[in-house]
Amino acid sequence: MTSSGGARRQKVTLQHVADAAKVSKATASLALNNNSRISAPTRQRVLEAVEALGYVYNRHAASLRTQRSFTIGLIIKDVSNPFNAELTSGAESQLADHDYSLVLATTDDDLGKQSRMVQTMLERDVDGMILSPAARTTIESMQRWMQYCPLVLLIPYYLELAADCVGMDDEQGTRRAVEHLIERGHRRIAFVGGFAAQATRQKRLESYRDTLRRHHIAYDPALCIASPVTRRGGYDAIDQLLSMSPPPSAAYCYSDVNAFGVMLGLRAAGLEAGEDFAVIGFDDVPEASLWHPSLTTVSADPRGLGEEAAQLMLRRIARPDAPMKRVIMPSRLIVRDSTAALVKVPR
Amino acid sequence: MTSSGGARRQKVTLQHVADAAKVSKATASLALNNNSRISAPTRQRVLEAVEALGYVYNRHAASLRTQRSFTIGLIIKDVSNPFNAELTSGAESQLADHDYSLVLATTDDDLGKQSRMVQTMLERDVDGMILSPAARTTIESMQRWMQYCPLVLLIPYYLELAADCVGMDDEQGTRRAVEHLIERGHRRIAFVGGFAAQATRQKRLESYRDTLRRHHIAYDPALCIASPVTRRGGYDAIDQLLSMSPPPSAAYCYSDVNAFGVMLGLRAAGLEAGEDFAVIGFDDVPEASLWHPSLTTVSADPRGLGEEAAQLMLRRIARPDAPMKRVIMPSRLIVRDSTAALVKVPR
DNA sequence: GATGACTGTTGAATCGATTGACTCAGGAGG
DNA sequence: CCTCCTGAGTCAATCGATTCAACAGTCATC
Repeated sequence: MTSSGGARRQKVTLQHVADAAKVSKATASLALNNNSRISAPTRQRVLEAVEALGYVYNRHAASLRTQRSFTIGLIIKDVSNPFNAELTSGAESQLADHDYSLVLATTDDDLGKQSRMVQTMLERDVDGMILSPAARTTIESMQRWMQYCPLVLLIPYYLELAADCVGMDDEQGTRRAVEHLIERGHRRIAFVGGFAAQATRQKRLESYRDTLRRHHIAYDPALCIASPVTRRGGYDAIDQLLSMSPPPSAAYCYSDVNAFGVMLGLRAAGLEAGEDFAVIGFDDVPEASLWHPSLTTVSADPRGLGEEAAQLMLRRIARPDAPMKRVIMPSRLIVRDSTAALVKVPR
Repeated sequence: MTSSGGARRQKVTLQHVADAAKVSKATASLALNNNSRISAPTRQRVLEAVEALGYVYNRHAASLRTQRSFTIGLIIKDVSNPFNAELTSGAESQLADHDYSLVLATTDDDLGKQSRMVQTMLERDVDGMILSPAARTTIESMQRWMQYCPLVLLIPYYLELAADCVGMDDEQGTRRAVEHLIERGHRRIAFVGGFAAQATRQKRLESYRDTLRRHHIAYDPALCIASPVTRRGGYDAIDQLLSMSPPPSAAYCYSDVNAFGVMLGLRAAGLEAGEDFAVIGFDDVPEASLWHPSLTTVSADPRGLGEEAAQLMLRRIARPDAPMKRVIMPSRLIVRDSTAALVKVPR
């Protein structure tokens, strides 16, 4: 029956510290900010008083005055997805290293929730927002937000917007993956996962079609299956694909999780990825190398993406008028066992 | 070469809104807070002015005055781990529903980093902290932090501390898992994953030993392998275990990720989980049911844990003197294929 | 001995919203 | 007619740190 609160401490302010150190509030403030106008002994006295009184700096008061909050908002669709979890982790650690805090908000890819979240970020006077925009977010709304604070986009395809952005090289990654399959003899190559409204998927789909065209392979829309970015999504898609005639002999997947689902679906159908059917993923999540067979995939380094986004933001804050920067993280094709065999029945 | 910043908007304050609505600042404030002293038409005028001017509420100013920030700190070891990612997701969405924001900080299980993170949380004047304490965190330090704001612990084993807490029922979950293996005929049962300093692991290990004892099975410390909570950790552990003579015939794993590693290691050694060796995990992450063979595991509902922690915090804020509450989330054993077969060579 | 330069410190205004005390007009009651 | 309410608003102090302008000393320079 104890109260969990415990006795709340009487608040200690800078004034108390100043009194204890026998200086003015102004001096105490300057001392804490390592201002060179304050002499060493005085600074020392102030620091001792801070220690003795258990003073806790109040950032709200400081922010009010300085108009800087040392806070960055991260607005993504969903943290539970491992890609985003890694990205968040990268951004957080990078920001923490520079004394910034991360306020996290998720939108569930919903425009209404997104605008509420942006609103609370602005109310908290964040120094910047790192945003993975929900599907159908308009350029105008983002432009509006940028009037309040800098924006770093986690997608590199809004070129009309003068915002810093980071993203994968979807085009090159896709081309390499599809060409790898073509070299292995595949001609009917499925594209699995993601939804049409996702700009990243659009880019990859475009590059997929383009690569096929270059190699004189007809594009068959029936081979492109939209699905949630989950194992289940991949599992259901392969089920559908295998019932076609002729079925594809390979699948390029929107993400590794989809690819895992495809592999599980193949096994359920008595086929083995890498032998009877080729599978490529995208992301190179840690388990890709541990699966059996190991998964050929396009490496995406989500943590690096998060770190890069944080760095862009820090740079923008330091130099608000620097030219806009767009970082495309190179993608590498990691060839493993899931695309090992040459196609069995070349057509 | 465009500057990414765009023209920063001239700040609109409550005073501007008041002027535009031809009322005083006080009235504008009361109107926005839906205070009943303000008449409907006046409130309406204020809201119109807000809209027209694009006014953004400044929470720092409000927090300074009201001593409430509507911010909760979440301090965990690492977001990239899927369990924590789910937990974070649950906490965030629950808090967002109540207009609280989540400030995220990670400690990498390092005491120094943890205390710096706590410090910035206090400086931000959070209304509460949800903490998964780093290994070796002292009761005294947590007690100190509780003088500044309420604390909810993500571990239910610090009973000396009058803090609300949530956690899994590790004891019951472990007992059920181990008994399930014993019923299947196993006698040499390994315990895989986690490190000795983790209080949760200590609890599970204790319960594992206790269950063995009750069933008159000797405890063999060589069967308990500490390892990182990763697939790799499980993979390496099983490698070591299989080289023993006699080797164990089953493994109870600290977490699903460890269990997946164990299964991959078994396959690499030419054994199949569920047939030649039994594997049980803990957490029931989404992929547990999709693996092949599907994984028997103790269901842990990390998202539910995060939601519960958030709710405890909201309750504590609403009623600071409520009696301390300890929530143990029930754990269920989900029996799947990885423990299907009876033991092959009963000893 | 007046002037200037420099160092170290301080007073007071300021950031933007909240809120207890107060005003004021109009109506009810005596 | 006077008092007392009540409802609708307003005044001004306040939260806690920052920072500009001012100031008192000290020392060197002309």
